[in-house]
Amino acid sequence: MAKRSYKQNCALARSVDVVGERWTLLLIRDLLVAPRRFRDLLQSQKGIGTNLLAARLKELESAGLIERRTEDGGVHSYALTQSGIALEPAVLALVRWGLAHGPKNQPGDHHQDDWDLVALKALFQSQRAGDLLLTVQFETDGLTGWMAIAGGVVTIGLGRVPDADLVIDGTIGELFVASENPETLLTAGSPEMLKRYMSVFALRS
Amino acid sequence: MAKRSYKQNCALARSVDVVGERWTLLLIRDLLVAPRRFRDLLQSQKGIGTNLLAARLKELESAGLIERRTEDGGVHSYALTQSGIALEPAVLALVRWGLAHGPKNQPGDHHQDDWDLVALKALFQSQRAGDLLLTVQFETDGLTGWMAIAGGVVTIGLGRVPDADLVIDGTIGELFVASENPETLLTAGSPEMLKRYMSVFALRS
DNA sequence: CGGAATCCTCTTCGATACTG
DNA sequence: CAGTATCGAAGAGGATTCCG
Repeated sequence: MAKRSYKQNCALARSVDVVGERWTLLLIRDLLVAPRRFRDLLQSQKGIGTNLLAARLKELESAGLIERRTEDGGVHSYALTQSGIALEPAVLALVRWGLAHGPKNQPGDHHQDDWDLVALKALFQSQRAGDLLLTVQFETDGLTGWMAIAGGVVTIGLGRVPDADLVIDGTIGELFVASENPETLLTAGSPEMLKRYMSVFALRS
Repeated sequence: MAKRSYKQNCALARSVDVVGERWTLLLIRDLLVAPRRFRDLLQSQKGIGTNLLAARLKELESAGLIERRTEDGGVHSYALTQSGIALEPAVLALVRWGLAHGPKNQPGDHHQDDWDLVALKALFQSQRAGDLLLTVQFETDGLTGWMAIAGGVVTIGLGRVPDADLVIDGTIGELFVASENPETLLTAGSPEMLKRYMSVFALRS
């Protein structure tokens, strides 16, 4: 069965032919943070069903956006290829649109802290960072992840970095939205550095 | 019936809840060039079916991305709101991805020249334009449209502009891709100005 | 245990016919 | 011209089962 296509000779239509199906961009978002295993994705995308997840992963693999790796012990993990990573600007643009113009969050919605890592990256302003050079570690039940800023570029990931300049005992939401005194969340690093760090993002008013 | 949602508390998911359904982004693309009538969209999006087009337009209207205007004579037209226009960066990012990483164009695909206007805008490089100030008119069977560059910003539209600096008797594809001697397509304007114009875009190699 | 295949129900899509 | 109504086909969603 040939894949469904809009059959329009247009770059947008060809993009949407690949990433426009249900769940696809959300899978890309998860993989932009780190490689994932089948069960990670299944848990993140509540409601997808194993058959549909398997189908999407196969489509993305044959389209060359992800590759399936076999790790020690025979478990598989899925990681973005260069072509998949190249979707990041489009994903971040959609994140920014969602923050500024999208619908409001509904109370019962599922939430995963690592999604905020992507949202924060979308709000990063290179010109505000200047030559800022620092790494930040986030630590809570829902998230063990980091963000590094260097050369006007931001990088994110899961896990721990060795010598973080800031260690934050809280989520990104707690830090940027809910906290009046963000320095109280600091486990390591100075409040001044935290202030400088927070100044490089364009948070909505 | 409530609209289907991923129910994820994530800006990307909320964006995709609004614009992730089939045909939606392609409609936005068409409306980024100019307001359109029902029949225009129906013709552009081959295969959509009138019921689905009507449903999508209603969804987009109630999400606040487009508005339905009643023009003189009682005909309706659909135009993007500010919230809809704000999707342009995301659309252009997807266009760039499609050009660089998307699947190849298939021979039988439908093509519409005004789509190229959007693609060209996606390839515009503000820093290459500098203080360039000019308007370009495209004229062929399939397209009567224009592009203006001013202050490092590019604007596009359908129809005619009064005093174009360049008038090109051909499509964007003919000009940028298929022509060895692009100046032969000039109806008005100097070959030097055409060369300068073409230099502000990042065409793929 | 990780993931693929099966089955069944429900929703959405796509094409055509029809109506104000 | 701008939609609505209808209906068969395709896709999505959920549970369960199979397989290495």
